[in-house]
Amino acid sequence: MQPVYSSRMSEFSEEPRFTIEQIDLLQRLRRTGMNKQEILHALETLDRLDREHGDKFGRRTSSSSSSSSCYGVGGANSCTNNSASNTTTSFNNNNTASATTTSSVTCNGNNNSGEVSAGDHSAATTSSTTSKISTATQTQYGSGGGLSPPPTNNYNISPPPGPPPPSAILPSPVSLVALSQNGRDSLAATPNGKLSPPRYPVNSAAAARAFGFEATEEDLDIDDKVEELMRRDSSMVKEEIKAFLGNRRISQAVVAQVTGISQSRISHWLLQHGSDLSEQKKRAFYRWYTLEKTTPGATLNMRPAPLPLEEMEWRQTPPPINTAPGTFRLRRGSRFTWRKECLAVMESYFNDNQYPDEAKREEIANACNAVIQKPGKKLSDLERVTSLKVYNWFANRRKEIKRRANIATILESHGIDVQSPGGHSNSDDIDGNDFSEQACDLPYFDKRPLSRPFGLYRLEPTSPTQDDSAAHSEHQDPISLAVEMAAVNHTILALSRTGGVPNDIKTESLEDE
Amino acid sequence: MQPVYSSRMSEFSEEPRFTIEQIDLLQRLRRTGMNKQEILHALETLDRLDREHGDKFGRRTSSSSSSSSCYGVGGANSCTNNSASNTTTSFNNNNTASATTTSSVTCNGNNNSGEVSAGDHSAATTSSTTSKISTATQTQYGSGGGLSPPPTNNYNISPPPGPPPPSAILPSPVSLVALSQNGRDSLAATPNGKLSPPRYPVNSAAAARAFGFEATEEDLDIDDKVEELMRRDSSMVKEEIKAFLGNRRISQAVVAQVTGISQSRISHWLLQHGSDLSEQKKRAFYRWYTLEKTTPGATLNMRPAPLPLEEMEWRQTPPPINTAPGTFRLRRGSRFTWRKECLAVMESYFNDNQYPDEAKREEIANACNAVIQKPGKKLSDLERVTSLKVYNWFANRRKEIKRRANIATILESHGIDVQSPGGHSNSDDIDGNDFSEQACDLPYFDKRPLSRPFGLYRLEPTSPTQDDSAAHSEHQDPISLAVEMAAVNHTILALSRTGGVPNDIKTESLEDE
DNA sequence: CTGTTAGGGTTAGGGTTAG
DNA sequence: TCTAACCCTAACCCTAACA
Repeated sequence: MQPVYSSRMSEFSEEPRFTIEQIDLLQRLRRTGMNKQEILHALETLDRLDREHGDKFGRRTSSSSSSSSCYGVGGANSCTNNSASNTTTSFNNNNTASATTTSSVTCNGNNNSGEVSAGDHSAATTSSTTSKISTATQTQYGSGGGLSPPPTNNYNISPPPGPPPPSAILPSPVSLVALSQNGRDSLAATPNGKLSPPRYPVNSAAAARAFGFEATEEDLDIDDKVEELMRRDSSMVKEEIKAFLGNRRISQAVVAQVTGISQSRISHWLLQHGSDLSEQKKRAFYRWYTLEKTTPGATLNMRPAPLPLEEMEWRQTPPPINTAPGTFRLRRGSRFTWRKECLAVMESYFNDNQYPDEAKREEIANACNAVIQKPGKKLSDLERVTSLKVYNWFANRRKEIKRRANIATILESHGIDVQSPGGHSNSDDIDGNDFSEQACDLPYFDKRPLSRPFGLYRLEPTSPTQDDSAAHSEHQDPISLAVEMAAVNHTILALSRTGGVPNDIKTESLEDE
Repeated sequence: MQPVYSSRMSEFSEEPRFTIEQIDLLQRLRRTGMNKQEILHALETLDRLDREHGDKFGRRTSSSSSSSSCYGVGGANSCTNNSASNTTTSFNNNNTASATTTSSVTCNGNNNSGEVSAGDHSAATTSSTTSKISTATQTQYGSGGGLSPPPTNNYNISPPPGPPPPSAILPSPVSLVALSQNGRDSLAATPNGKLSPPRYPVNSAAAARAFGFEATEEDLDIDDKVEELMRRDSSMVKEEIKAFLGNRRISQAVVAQVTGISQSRISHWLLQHGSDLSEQKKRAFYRWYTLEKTTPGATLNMRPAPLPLEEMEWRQTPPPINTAPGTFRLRRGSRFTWRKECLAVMESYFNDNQYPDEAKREEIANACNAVIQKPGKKLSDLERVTSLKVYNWFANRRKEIKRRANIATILESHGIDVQSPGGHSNSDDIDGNDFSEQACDLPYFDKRPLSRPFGLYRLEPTSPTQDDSAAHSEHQDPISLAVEMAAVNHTILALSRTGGVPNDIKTESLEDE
């Protein structure tokens, strides 16, 4: 060691402080062989591009770019003066954050714009505007087309037709079909939880249609069969149908669409919960069932009365995302990521109420947008927080919390002590419901990165740091709870890993034994 | 094609070509919220450090650093002064801060020279003297001397706010953290952000630097602590550190950067897999740990000697790795590696559909197994391709392609043509969304230049050619084609890798070679 | 009933860990 | 260094419960 370091020697400059990650990135950059000029140049270019193209890429960059933006660009270097730099500092940001946190964030202000902008593509954009009304949630999708069926499908593109792949060789090519039948069971094999994909999107549309057509003459038969079903014991039939739906992985929603009976009603009926269906509806249901059973893809063509054509079209064009380009809402595009500022806002709302209604969600969304909104530019569709996003976040958050709590319970029952040091609180009751409030606030315990083994270290309550007093947090000891949970997570994780649970813990138990 | 860049630097318009990796790093940097000035400043600092301390960092780089030095480069340099400004950032802690200094980055001298050399980066030619020595460890960051309390950090790098958040003010480092965060995060909350999502939140920077050497008086303490750690049971310490990293969400990559130890090495060591670290490295690591632990957040000092062994045992308990069942849980044993033949098969399926369902994956796995199966023996669990492996491969592949496509898009929009012959650009939809389903068939060129995102170029089967390597292919033909392609890809890949000069690659033809 | 939505599942994008 | 394997979690699907 070189003693000298002279410590502080001049401490080198001072430097603005950078985070480790930043330094890491810089080092990596340098290792690629770029020199300062090049880096600078590249940065300018990127900034420029952001400006020019509305940062598609920059996605979340926002801040950054902005700051830098330097207009000067051209010559490059803008930098020279740092003045800029100072400025940077100034930026607002923070405030926002803080403010928000506090509470109420009502915000309001701006957002409105949101909608407007949407205009562009918006079209489809589902979210936004529509939401106005309560509907928002998932349903909305439906809105688009009307049908829900397969929107999703876009995915599979791969048609049933032969496996194009050259490889063909496989001994058992066919399997596909077979599988479909069982749907997931067969797949069960999957080791990892993650993957099991099975839900079958209802059919491959194409295929279905293909043979689906001529139902004509068959009709007669169908009527007969329907009558027969009407005569049979209702509960038996229900069971049969439930099994059928299950095997074919046909969702009640689809059936609802086609038969004109609401999904809720179908659910109730199948579960024998409520009253029986009216003769008419029952007959319609049976008719659908009969048809679908004999002619697999039939359903799709069916369309009772409700919607007319659209479906067809839709269906035919699977790939094309029906929605406008702008809407990529479908899950396959780039993924939205919550900004910290927004999370802070949401967090506070969450602590207050885990179940915001549409109006509240809208409010929250606006609050978030206000926080992240940059003066000059407007938020891209991808960045804009919508009530749907808020809804999803709340839902996911609730689930996450619950999941963790369940795990803790399990561990505990196993005698694993998850406990928290601090002791108080034991999570106890977990279960469910809510422990809401506070629980959550926690900073959300971590996700444990650590991968591996070791597990539980118990961490002191302290960990979380300071406590923060600051934080809005709350009164109680949210933290301790968080700590506990974190410990639990680690434990579980370790357990599962070592223990070999196949994969994830996810829900389930892990028994270790 | 490659004109020379060298000389021309100015070309802004032209832009030197950057590799995708470089652009990617830059983007990530920007996302951390750094602006140009800051980046520049940081670069200079790093360079300076390299010179002063020998490049510790540079280590691996070999060449790269070269550039460094001086830079003045083109006008740019600017920086010089700014430091001051940046300083602002500093806040608190100060001690360090005071220093300030500006640093003018020294260097300089030659700027011009900079140019030249830079120009070609190529090689690092020069590599600058800097690195020369190797002194100690990581000092680098230390530079800052300071500490960065960084408020910034809080943000983890993230996005928005400016980097140097103004918040400054806070007296105690800790609190800082808290505040900024809003509390929540501090713990682990994790909001996530894209960037580093959860990952480490914070402070680290400070620490980083800090531990750099000059910690003045603290040094003593630190040294003592380090020595103590050296004396303690290694596995205990490892567990402690792992827990620490996990709680603070500090990634190994970051630690690697800072300590100069490769991430892989760190991983191995922490997991007790390989041999022990060299005395020097271990000391460096402990030093970092000690500093990070004490300085930064101070918040919670975790308990010094946390882990008891139980855990260890515990973890060991389930010794039985059930790997047995085959396949799953590979992570523990030796690592699976895709065979060329399999890659060829997968490639073709990938071109057809990037999102195979479980059934399809099973089919693919079977196809692969059929190809690699040797008559006499049967595949070991490790060799056998499973649907899970296929799943992972597809997922990783999609991500890789997307990443490259985004970058390519950027470049392209900028006019930088990344190449690709086909030319037509329609960049169009960029966004990513989906690359249109299958449309994309990108042949995958791997790493390299790939350009157009969604390209539509299909590669002919023909291309392949040469390669011999492919040879194996073999038995059947259906595949052979695929195999060949794969081989070609690999060849190219290898080629580019090795050969690849960082820079230039970019453009080039890819096509077939 | 009929529109909402809680909650249990999945898929897949973005990132990290470790062989 | 490269990359298989995994984590985390946004965004959906689906069933069922409510109001």
